[in-house]
Amino acid sequence: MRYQIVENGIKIFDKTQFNPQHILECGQVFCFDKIGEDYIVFPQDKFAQIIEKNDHFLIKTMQKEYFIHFFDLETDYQTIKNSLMKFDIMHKSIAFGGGIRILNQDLFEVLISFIISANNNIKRINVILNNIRKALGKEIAPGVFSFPSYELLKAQNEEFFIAMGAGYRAKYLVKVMQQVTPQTLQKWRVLDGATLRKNLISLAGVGPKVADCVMLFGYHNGDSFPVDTWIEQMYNSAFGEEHNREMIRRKLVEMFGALSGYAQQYLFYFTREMKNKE
DNA sequence: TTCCAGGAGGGGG
DNA sequence: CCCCCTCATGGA
Repeated sequence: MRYQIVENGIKIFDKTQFNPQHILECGQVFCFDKIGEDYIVFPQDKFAQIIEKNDHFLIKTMQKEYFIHFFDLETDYQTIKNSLMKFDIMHKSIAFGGGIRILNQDLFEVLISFIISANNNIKRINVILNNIRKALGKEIAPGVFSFPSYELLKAQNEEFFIAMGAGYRAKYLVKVMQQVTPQTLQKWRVLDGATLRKNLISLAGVGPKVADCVMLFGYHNGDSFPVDTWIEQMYNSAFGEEHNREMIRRKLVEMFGALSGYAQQYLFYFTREMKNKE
């Protein structure tokens, strides 16, 4: 995709392939906020502000190379959308959220974030993660705190994560710090999908759905299809069936193949936004 | 008051 | 193996 590096950031001219609202609010990421008409994004200890101009978006940042990769700017999403448009079920979702891109997020941050996401709602997931950032992170912009280091998180006990609002997931967080390091997660990049998924599910607080989220949003594994309560409702209503989540996942991966994860994000965003507007 | 939110762990059959 | 229950928390 075409982008231009300028001295204060990155310019993107094709607004049909890049829409910060779609990208950030489609459920894949929690380290962002809307400030007036702009969005700010703060993965790990990085920071960017996204400003809409007349004929382009400006990603205002000092960490240009980081955010080129973060926003997956080298990938052509028009090709992906064209392939997915041959499925009728995708038409409305792509028309609605056509500016979605799958981010390249930090593995450890994604793992922790989605352990907290289990049986939770998005608003409160954000509250918990912001509590953790504020308690342990560094202030990287006025009022904005970085995601804490692994070492700092590992030093916390269950009471700390309960105080952050994590509830019964606090014990999972304490345990998973003992089970895996960011370095281990990096080494797992070379594994095949089945082995990687099995390894992730062996971690505390990680079941099939969270594993699929980590694989898609962290490892950028396109043939992962996270099936949550929204996708489950959408599927059973669209096809008039009552399948369990594992069956739904198999059928959707069979349908979309290597583009499963992309399809999932368009469908999830559309389904959830429609429901929220009622 | 009960139900639900980007589910997972654990026990019993 | 599958089925069922429980697990904090806060909003509707």
